[in-house]
Amino acid sequence: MTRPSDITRDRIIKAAERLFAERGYDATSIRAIVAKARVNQAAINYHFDGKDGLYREVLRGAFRALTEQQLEHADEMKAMSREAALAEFIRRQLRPLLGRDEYSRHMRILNWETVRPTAVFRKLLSEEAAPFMGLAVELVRRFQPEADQRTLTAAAVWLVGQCSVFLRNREQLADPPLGLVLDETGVEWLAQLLSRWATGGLGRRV
Amino acid sequence: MTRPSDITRDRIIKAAERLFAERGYDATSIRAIVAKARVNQAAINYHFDGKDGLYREVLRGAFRALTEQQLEHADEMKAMSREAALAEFIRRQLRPLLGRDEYSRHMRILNWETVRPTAVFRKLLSEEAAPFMGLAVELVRRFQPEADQRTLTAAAVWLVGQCSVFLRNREQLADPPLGLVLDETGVEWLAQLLSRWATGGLGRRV
DNA sequence: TTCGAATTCAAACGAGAGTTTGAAAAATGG
DNA sequence: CCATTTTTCAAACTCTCGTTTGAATTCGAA
Repeated sequence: MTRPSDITRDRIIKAAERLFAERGYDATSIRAIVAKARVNQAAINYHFDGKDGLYREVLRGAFRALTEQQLEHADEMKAMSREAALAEFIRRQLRPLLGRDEYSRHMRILNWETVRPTAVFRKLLSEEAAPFMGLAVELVRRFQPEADQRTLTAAAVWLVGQCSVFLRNREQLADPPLGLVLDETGVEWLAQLLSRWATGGLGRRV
Repeated sequence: MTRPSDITRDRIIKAAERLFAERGYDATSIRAIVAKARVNQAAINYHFDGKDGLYREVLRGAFRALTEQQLEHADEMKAMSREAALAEFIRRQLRPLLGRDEYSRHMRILNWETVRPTAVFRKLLSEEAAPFMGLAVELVRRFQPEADQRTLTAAAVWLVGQCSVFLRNREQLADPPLGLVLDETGVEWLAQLLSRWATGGLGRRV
């Protein structure tokens, strides 16, 4: 394997993943991608059938990697107490605040999608989001075992929303007038805070 | 007043407000605005010095209207119990889910900004967000009177985040596999749910 | 080595964006 | 009513975008 053409393909994917994660789909131009990947502009159309096709590929990769990683830890979380499992879930959700690793980029790409969902994403979501959200639903079910499905779904979304607001607005939160800086220790502090609040909220029975 | 040229100006503002709220800044073209407003394309540059200037004006209007409306109710909320005030705050945050009125549009415009903040917005935010967030901070302070400023800020953001995730992802939540439809009764149900969870979370002392 | 297919490349294309232009029209104030 | 300013208008301009083109090059198997 690793034919020469695969190298080009790979360079494009890697560059595109970084740029899409950083700026989103619309604000990332093909010219920026090929400049970063150091390949010819037409290569994107040749290998991926256009910008959409490339994006679909990046999106699939991010989605697959994330669901795999989440499902890996599903078993571990089952063995923990519900409070510890919740704390771990929140910590993982906040992880993109910490670094620029692959995991963070994948989360960031999916975060962009919740802003202005592309047709590609909507399809992907309806097909493969079930196990992802299912994890969150199972988690909140341990706090509210008698709740109906609709309530559990809302609770799962609620849980994700508490975290994503900090992901999405990180830079603005750091500016005045709020001045909420989320560096490494700040993220850990926040994770514990959110865990406590979420536990408190779900802890009381309906 | 109401000089003829003000009519053009007003038509542009109204049309732009609707389109910006619906699609966001990038996806709204000048040609779409002038078509809806039934004015000449150059009018935007004449009256507002370009698309940016028009957007600044719309943003200012939305921001001012919202903060005024929120601050109007600040006194009422002070008279309520902390639980009732929290519930009312959440209900107001979720209100854009209900209709297409002016208030909903303003919220929607600011929501777009949390996605990809323009320079205009960052400045506006740093200048005028203080009273807005201050309201939320005061609200959570009633639950956690001994907490420090940093914790209160995080709590206020946390509170807003719980609501905005439902605003932002409304359409996707309604689709399979979640199927969480937020019609009029659904919003009321959700508001009560969120109130209960938020109260529970903040209720416990740090 | 050689020939056909796969891949790379520079250049140009067409569509859509925001902005500018300069003349025409309307409104304003003396 | 006239002179001047303000406002409107259609058209063109410039820039960037994603895509296409067709030749040149490289690759891979016979």
